This record gives sequence, structure tokens and C-alpha cells, in this order.
Amino acid sequence: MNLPPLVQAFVLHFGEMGSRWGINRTVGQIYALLYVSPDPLNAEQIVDALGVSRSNVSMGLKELQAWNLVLPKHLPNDRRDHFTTPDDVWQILRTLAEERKKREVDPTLSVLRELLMQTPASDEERHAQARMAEMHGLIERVTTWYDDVKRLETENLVTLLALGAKVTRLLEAKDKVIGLVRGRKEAS
Amino acid sequence: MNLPPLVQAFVLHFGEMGSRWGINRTVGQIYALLYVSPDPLNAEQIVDALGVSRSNVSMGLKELQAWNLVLPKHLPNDRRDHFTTPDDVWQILRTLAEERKKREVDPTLSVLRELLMQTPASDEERHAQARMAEMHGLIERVTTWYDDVKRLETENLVTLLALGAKVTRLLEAKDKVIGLVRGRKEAS
DNA sequence: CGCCTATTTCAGAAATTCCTGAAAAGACGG
DNA sequence: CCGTCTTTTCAGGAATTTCTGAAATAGGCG
Repeated sequence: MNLPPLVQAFVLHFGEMGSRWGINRTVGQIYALLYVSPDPLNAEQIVDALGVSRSNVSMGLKELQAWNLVLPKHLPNDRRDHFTTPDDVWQILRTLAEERKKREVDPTLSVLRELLMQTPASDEERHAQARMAEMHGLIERVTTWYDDVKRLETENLVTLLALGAKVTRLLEAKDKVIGLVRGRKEAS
Repeated sequence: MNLPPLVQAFVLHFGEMGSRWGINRTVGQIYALLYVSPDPLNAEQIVDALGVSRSNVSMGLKELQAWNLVLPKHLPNDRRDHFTTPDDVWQILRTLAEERKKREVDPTLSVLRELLMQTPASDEERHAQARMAEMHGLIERVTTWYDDVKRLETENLVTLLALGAKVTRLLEAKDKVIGLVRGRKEAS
């Protein structure tokens, strides 16, 4: 690996974190490299920068494209594929949230729904199903909230986050706040 | 494995999802089993239910306790340790969020801070550092919001989630809403 | 088409993670 | 402090994941 120290430290960190994030070291490193790179890179440049095999880079890029975290970009007068990460970090956050939800939450939600349809055959199953219903209810509430929030423009998302703290404090005097929102809604 | 069909399906699913969630199959299965079990279980019962080795269960329970997802519970007249998951799913969500942040976000935040302190030695490093600053800013905003929200009582958290959608829509007419909140704050 | 360059596939090697059985350590009552 | 029951540790085997090099495929261009 032959990179400026700052870039190298960043790339190595992403490689190490890879396993905690459900990707492998090479994929983490490729993403980090593309993220900080001023221009799109081709596979050969990634091989040189990271010192891994060409085929490993090919597979890594494929996976990153499946995650929508890396895009192919064609340069004029160059047959080779070049790759970049999207510039906008807020868009990256949205993509990440969406993909992780798809992989980590949706399958469970679907299994829960299926199991909740079945008729319990014993007290033990009845209790288990009640617990599954609690879990299902929780996930539904959170994902419903997420489905709303994910549509926000970046500007509004930032505002919502910044506001979050304040809304939070107001909620501690809940009745008052609910009255306020109701009143406002009727007035508008 | 000898479990009622509903429970077994749930347990097997958690086992399969384990790898996507950064835990191994056995750990996922143990958690699922304890989650739907009406009473605390001891290690031997888990071994019987899942058909894995005693030592594997011991290690799995240790890991789940490190995640604060499983608690030891002592039954009277029984020397063996028994284990449960906390009942309240909202508390489970908080724990999960906290632990994942600790493992998946905090180390990166700390590396980013460190790298942002350094003086770039080239244009390439300057650009890389600017990108790291963008990432750092994003994570800070999100975690600041999270730090606020995580303190909420369950009741208020549920309200915030349910409200989320509505706040969202109001934000599309941002100036108006900001005026509203400012006005309210001054009035209170 | 034939040639050249770029990319993907894939079998198996390498590395890592997971799991087990055996042994050690711990905990308690007698 | 001994015997019994329980839990933990850990070396090494099993399983899985990752990575590589070689071969196959693809995609122009003349």
C-alpha cells in the first residue's frame, strides 16, 4: 500500500471496521479510498493503492455497487471503468440507511408477520407469539417514522435533527405540546 | 433442536440473521430463545433446546451480557444461573442503539477527529481531509440528535416517532414552523 | 473476423471465525 | 477441606469467509 499517511490511516481504519459493518476488509478499504479520492479511480489504480489482487477489487466494486455506495463513471477517451462515491454525505447516509434496513430489518419483519399469522398450539406458543407481536409493533413504529423522514430534503432533515433536541425537551411537558400542535394544525 | 414450531422458526431466523447483525448463529439463537421464553432459562435448558455444546452456550451468554441484551436472574433454591432478556422492547431498542453506536460509530468518530487534527502535506491530503470533515460533521449531527433522543421516556419517544411524520410535513414550510417554535419558546 | 484490452468468474488456498470436548476454576454445603 | 455441581477457559478441529491466480468472457476497433 502506497498512499499519503492521512489517506492510508483512513483507509486502514475502514478496513478494520469492515467486519463490524458487515463488509470485508477489502470492500471497506476500496470505499474509503474512493471516498477521499479527488477523482474517479479505475480498478488498476485501486489495485496499486491497496496492494490486493485485481479480482478482489473487481468483486469489491461489485459489492459496493450493489449497496449503491459506489458508481461507475466513464471518462472520455478511456475504455476502462472508473468509480466514485457520491459527493453528498447526506445522500450517502440515506443510501446506507436504506440498504441496511433492507438487509437487516426487512427479512425479520417479514418472518414476524408470517409467524403472527399462525395459530398457536400451546401456551408456550401463545406467549412466544405475544412477544413477537411486541417486537413487530416496535419495528413497525420505527420503520414508519423512518419512511417519513427519509423523504425529507437534506435541508429539512438537518433542521429536523437540530430541532430534535428542542422538540424532545418540550415533550417532557407533553400535554401542553400536543395541545400546541393540535391548535396549530387547526389554525393552518 | 426440540422446540414448538413457532418458536423454532423464530430461533432459526435469528440464527440466520446473526451474521448480518454482527453476531454468530448461536448467539442469535440464544437471544431469540430467551426473548420468547416465558421464564428465565439456565444454560442446560438452552443446550437442550438448541442442540449446541455447553461451552458454546457459555460463551454466547457472555457475549449477550456484554451487549446488555441478556441478564442473569437467580431463582430461589437453585444454584444454577438463569437468564432472561429485559421485557420492555423499547428498552431493548435503546440498548441495541447504544451498543451499536459504541462499536460501529464511536471508533470511527475518534479516528476522524485525530486525522482532522493533522496538517495536510499535499493537495491530495488536503482534499482527503475536507472529505473527512464532511463525514465527521454528518456523524456529529446525527449522534447529537441521538444523544438527545435516547434520554426520552418511552412514552415520549413513541410520541416523537408518531409525531415525526407530522413535523416532517410542517418542515416543508420551514420558515413558518421555525417562527412557530420560536414564538412558543418565548411565550413559555 | 482477429486482436487487444478490460472485466468477471471460479476453484482452491489462505485466513478467520465458530464450535467442541476436555480440563481447570469456582462455588457452596456438609 | 472434601465432594459435588456448575461455569469458564482454551487448544485445536470444523466451518465459513476472504482472497488469489488462472482461465473465461466481454467489448470494442481496425
